Amino acid sequence: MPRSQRRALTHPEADELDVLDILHALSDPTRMTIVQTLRADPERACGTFPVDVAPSTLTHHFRVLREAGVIRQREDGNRRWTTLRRDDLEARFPGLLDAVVTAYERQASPPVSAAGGPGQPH
Amino acid sequence: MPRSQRRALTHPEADELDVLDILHALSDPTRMTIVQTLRADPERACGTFPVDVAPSTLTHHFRVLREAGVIRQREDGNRRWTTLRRDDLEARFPGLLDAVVTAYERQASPPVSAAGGPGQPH
DNA sequence: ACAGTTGTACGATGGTTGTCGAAAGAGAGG
DNA sequence: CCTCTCTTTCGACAACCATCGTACAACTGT
Repeated sequence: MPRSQRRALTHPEADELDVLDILHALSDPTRMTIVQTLRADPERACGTFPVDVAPSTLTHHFRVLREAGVIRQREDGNRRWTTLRRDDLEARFPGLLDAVVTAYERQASPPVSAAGGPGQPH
Repeated sequence: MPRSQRRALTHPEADELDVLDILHALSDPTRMTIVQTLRADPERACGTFPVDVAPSTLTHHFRVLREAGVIRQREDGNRRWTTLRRDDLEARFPGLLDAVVTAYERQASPPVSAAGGPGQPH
């Protein structure tokens, strides 16, 4: 009996995605870091994300992202693997995920082209 | 003495915009309606938005949008005019606003191309 | 000066959210 | 069977948020 029996691990259908739920899910630094990490690596286990919160808090953030339809989670033995629902998001809201994550990455490491050089990030 | 003396009506600079603040500001239906309306009409007075909330609630939403850098407000006599900060947003986060509002409009009125015809929105 | 319009400030309230610790479930491996 | 690892659930808590009513301030027109 797989571990998913414990809770149904519900995912919304692709045509049920709500853009306001998605924006809310992405408006948190921890969750945005999760999404950003998943854009680079296609699939990761829960415990391998570069975030600094308690495990129970991480579970909460995964649930918010999953119920908003941003990520998909599957079980494999003891691990829970997480993927980004890129195709579903792209089909329903073209360009949205790219625009948001690109904006976040641009903000996190601003372009060095500006005057004054890189300096120290404030 | 203009009305703006009462409260400073602070706007963040273009290079201070935080994408997480912006996403949070846009993750509310009332505020998204305000932004959507401003994309069609360049400038509107506060009381002319097609939203159904109390005036004090509307003031709150305008403040959230303004402090996130999404809108700009200026005073003219008794009215407070609101504009979208399209250029500032585009300069800092290219394509973000368009992607978000387009996604919202697509969701609000889904394409009729799907099988089964328009039907009644659930 | 007076009343009407427009929008804000304040306080309250019920709901949501991010955070954590403690306890427990499910699987892997000895 | 026992232990270890990974992740979840539960309960709690402080902070935040959307909403409203009431009172008020600034401007407009008469």
